[in-house]
Amino acid sequence: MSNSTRAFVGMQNKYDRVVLLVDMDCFFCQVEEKQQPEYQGKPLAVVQYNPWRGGGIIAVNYAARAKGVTRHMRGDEAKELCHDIILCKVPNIREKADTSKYRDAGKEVANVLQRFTQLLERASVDEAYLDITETVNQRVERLQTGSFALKPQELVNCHAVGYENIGEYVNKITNRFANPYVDDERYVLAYDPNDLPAVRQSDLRLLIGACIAGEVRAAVKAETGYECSAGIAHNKILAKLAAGMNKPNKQTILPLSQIPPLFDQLPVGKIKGMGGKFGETVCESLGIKFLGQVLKYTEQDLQRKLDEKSGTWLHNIARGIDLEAVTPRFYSKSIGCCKKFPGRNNITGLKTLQHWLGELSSEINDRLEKDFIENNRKAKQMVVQYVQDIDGQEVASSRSMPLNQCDQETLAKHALELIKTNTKTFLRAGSEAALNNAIKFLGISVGKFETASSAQNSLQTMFANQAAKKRRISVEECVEKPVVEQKAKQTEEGKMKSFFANYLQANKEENVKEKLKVVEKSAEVVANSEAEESKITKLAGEKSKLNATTSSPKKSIFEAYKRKLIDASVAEESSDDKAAPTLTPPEFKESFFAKYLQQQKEVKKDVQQSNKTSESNDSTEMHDLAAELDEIESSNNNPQQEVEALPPPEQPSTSKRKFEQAKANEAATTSNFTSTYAEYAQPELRADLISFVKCDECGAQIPDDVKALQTHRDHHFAQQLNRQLRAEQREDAQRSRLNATNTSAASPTTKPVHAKKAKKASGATPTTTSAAKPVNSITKFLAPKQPLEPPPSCSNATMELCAECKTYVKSVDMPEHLDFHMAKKLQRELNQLEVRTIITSTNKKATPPPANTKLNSTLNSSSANHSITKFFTQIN
DNA sequence: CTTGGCTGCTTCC
DNA sequence: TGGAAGCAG
Repeated sequence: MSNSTRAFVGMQNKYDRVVLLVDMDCFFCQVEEKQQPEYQGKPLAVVQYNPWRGGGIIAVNYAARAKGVTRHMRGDEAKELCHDIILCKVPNIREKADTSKYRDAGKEVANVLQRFTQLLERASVDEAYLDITETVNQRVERLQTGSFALKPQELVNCHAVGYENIGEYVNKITNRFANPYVDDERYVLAYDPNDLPAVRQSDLRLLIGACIAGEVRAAVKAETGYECSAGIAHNKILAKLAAGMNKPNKQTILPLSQIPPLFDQLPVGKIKGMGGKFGETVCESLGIKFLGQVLKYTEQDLQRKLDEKSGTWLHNIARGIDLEAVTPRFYSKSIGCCKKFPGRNNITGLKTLQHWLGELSSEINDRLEKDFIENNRKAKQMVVQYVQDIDGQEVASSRSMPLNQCDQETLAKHALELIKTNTKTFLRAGSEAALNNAIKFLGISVGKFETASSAQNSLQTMFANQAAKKRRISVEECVEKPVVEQKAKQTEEGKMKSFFANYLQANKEENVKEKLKVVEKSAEVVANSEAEESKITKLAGEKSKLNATTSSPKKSIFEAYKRKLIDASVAEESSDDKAAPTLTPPEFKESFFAKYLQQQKEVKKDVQQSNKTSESNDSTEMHDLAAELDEIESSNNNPQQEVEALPPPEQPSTSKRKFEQAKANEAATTSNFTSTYAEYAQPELRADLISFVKCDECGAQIPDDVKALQTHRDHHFAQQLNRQLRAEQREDAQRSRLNATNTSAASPTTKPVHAKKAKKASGATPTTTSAAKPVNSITKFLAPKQPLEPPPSCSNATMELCAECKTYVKSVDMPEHLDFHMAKKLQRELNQLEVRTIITSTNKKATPPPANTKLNSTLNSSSANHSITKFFTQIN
């Protein structure tokens, strides 16, 4: 599972995939800003502790970059360029830099990302690849059935390489709907005929990918507070390249057609993997500077000048082809840490060596414990790396050994053994303590992970380990003790919080679905059944409730109902209700939220009454749940959007709240820098991205993946612990849980009886419900085909009659043709609705937040406005 | 003590 | 497979 090497997709899929690279903007700085809200908006850099010249800068935020501060500078240099820069020192634990804060934050982000795809590959602490091909496929299909529509607000802060703005790009796609063959001549010249279907779909698929990217980034922002940039393309290399082209807080599509012109001017070193020695070799041996120049060489040329593998790789890369698969990987393959001991810091004594091995081992051990909790795996190998000074020469070595125990003492002991046995003369002659060869560098890493026996419950282990950790640390550094404890606590707290956030969210969705059933039953609107899903989807955005008032691309009874619910609470909300949560008066939010909960309860009653046939069990559960939810709600866990606008209230002062307050404060104060800093509107979260299973224990909707289920089980287990179950009972529960897990991986409970039920429940999720309904809607949408004579001019291709426009279309192009009609249909509906979209918000009366200025200027610049409006909202 | 440093990975051979 | 090198941030 973890030792999967590089995987590739077939050449035939080179344009089929949609790959996202999400890259956190100056991540370490953001982490510091979140932790110290008063820093927000101010120039800031993170320095690695180092007394010399103010420390080495490892991250610079954009306010500081504007002043010319860069990485590789010393703190003092940064101060010269930017006198008011804030320099955050990365915390020092065990006399070395401790980056766990950033790792935790990175994981927090990755947890959000993971909801969007199974194919998530974490590339580093702050970067991840997402293969979203499947979701894009689904949406393309749904676009055709009308259960999905592109939303302009999802393209905020979105760029497309080679286009002035995203509107132009959309415009191009729109035009192609009308004339599918407009680009064919160029295509035929530039692409293999076999690739044409994929090439024709490319832009639309990337655009949909961009929408998903927008959702992903919005989710990350909403749930973690962090901003990121993203690249959208057909493969990893291109996605990575694209992501770097517009930053921060922006996303960039790299369209197929723009690759050649881009590469013509693109320095070879900009491609991932070519920034170093290899890239230089390429440039030198080919005598080139730009990637596009590689095209002059045949694959054989390249293989000759480089090597077989690199030659082929480069040959493809120069054509924008990268077949490397997004390999699911959440955790790194190895865990390690190291430290340099330059000059006089050389380790010359045995005791010193032991000390540092102990420190490194301690860090490894801590991280292994955490890793074990989260990933249930154990390292089976240890590697110790070291650089010795041998006769004035630096000699690097690394030695490894199998590992059974990973406690600090074992690690340190084995590391020392390894060094000892691999050094000719370890101790200086006649000495018990002096090393013969001074050590200039030490590193320990562990890897070769194997899944631990699942009999060991993660939570239980965690408690045990945390107790052990406290003991250890109190021995070592009394000063550090409270810090570490607090850190651990925060992590757990954060875990729970995010869990509750999901839990809440999921249940709202559940309620919304119930609500939907009631509404639809009474309304008896058959025509709307097809769109049930998208409605659910939209409602999933209840968490970001305000967005719901922003735009609703489809009109329906349900939509109207939802609107009524909202309007009831938003009497005072005027027409300038764009996606700017910070503008909304707090009192509205509070009252709204209260009402919302109230509504939920009422709907639940409705459900109970109308669903006499259904098991009362569920509704009872729901009822209990509601009470629980109320409790959770009242004790602070408001979704962020609602809290954001609150003025500093008298609330429990958790770290999260602090952060949110700070966000609110930030909104009030606009510095020079932030005024030019583009915010993005928050698209609604779309539940159709995730399939859920229902937890029989609590009724919650759990994302249908192993990790989420485990987390959820842990939650229940934790509750049991809180009720002070005895240790034996714990073990029993564990065993039965294990059994349940083995019999049905999807079953979230310990009750084997319910395993099937759970599966059924998952089958009832939106994703599957849609399977049946769209069929109806399609057949409805397409009137019976009439066997008319195809026009003679096209007699050599298989033609079909389009029921909508009564014209003949090539069979192969029918899907796209239907897209066209669907787009038109949506436009009509939208117009009836007179949606208040972001675009229409130009006629702003109230002062818009600086955040949206950029958006408006982008989307409204004449051509953009025109095209997007055309595509999404114009009357046909 | 350094000052184009340091660290943490992955991949190559 | 171990160990070294390379890459990236």
